[in-house]
Amino acid sequence: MPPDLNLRISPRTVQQETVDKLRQAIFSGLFQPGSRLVESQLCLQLGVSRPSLREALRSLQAERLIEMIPNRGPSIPALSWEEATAIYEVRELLEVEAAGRCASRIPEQQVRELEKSLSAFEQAASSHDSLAQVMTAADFYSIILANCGNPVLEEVHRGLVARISFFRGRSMSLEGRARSSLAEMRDIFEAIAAGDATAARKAARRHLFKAKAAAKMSMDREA
Amino acid sequence: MPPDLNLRISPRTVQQETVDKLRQAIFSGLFQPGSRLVESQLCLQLGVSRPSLREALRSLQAERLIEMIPNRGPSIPALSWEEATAIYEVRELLEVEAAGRCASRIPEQQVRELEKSLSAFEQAASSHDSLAQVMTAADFYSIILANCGNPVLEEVHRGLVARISFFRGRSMSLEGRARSSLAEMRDIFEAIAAGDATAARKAARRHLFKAKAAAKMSMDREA
DNA sequence: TCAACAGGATTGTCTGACATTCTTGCAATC
DNA sequence: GATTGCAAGAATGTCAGACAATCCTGTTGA
Repeated sequence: MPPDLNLRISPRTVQQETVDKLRQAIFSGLFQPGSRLVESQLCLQLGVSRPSLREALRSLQAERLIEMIPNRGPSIPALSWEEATAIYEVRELLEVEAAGRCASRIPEQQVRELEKSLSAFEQAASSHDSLAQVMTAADFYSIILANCGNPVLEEVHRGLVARISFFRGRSMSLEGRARSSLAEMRDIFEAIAAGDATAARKAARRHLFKAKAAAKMSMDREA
Repeated sequence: MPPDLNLRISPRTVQQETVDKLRQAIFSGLFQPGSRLVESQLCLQLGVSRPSLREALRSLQAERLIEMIPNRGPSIPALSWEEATAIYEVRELLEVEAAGRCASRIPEQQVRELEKSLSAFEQAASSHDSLAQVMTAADFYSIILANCGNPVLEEVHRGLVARISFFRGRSMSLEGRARSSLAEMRDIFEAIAAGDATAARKAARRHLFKAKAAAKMSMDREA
């Protein structure tokens, strides 16, 4: 028997469901940044008791998806551009490394998966559904991260991306951003498929640089 | 008035105290890796109610300092060497970057603080108090991370270091490790004080490489 | 020897309660 | 008119107690 085969079935608990539902709600932009979350309302909407809800909120707080100020309760953090920049910088560090590692170790079968997700993004890019664009782009990246050979790298990256999910929809809806994004992602894919780690790193860096610029542009326009 | 001056006083809540106490207990090695934490016992020991304790546990779970399996409750994760390696790798990525940035932007006053903490480590290294060694070494690094100009980098790094705190005491108590650690840290300090980012990165990389090797050695000996 | 089972221990979850703190609107004062 | 002070209402922080579902363990029976 494989030694570390984890067959434990995990019954889904109320708290897990609650965390997932809330996380999804945050990603989809249901709550405005800066808005406060009232516990009693959330209890009613989610159909859970206050202790269960509060446990879920603590989890999200530790993930930095919500803020909790004593005696003021939970709220959606309004990310400043400085904070977003800090996140983009660390994300670049991780993503570039992941792309490089991925290029030299990804199995053939996963390359095909990556190609499939690139096609999915291509299709989304030609539509005007910016939510679908964000989702498929996220899929593309999660395949790269899943094949970088370091689960911690993947996990930290996921946490960071979650925190800037608000920006991604914005910048993707900029005129022409989806198309140029597609070109950049195709470069990354080509490099990984060719097993060229150096090129993959370079392409990932360029992509992130442009994504950051697009995010800044969309933010400035907003303000 | 400075725009982002955060004057809000934060009353310490029971949940914060609980998280801090538990975190400290984990760091100091009070709980054996793999051991289970029984809620009712912790409630008695900490003097808090079960809902408050469970909120605190959820926070620690999200930080990966404890594991929670449904219907089995919380436990201290027993880190495998593979997981530890993954953490060390990401830590290297972050730490090297931080050292480089720090070298080119740290203010003079903080250089003196860094020097002070290096002296503190020197003193601890000449003793045989491995806990003091770990603490002072952590201080040294936290000054570097605090001056790298990226709070997210600092925050992610802190989370990772916390997860391998168990190893640090071990490896530091290896014969001669503290002394060679001191030499490596002095190299980092010299490079930062001289404002040489390239040298700082190289020194940080070398230090982490050796720390990882020491951790592996101490683990192998244990097993 | 091994499988089934019963009992206790532990967790997951809820209800209800109350003190403390924050918010907000209104009145009073300068 | 602007500011201060205050009081009511809302929301949070925290606790106690309860009960069902699940896990663990030792015993019984084949």
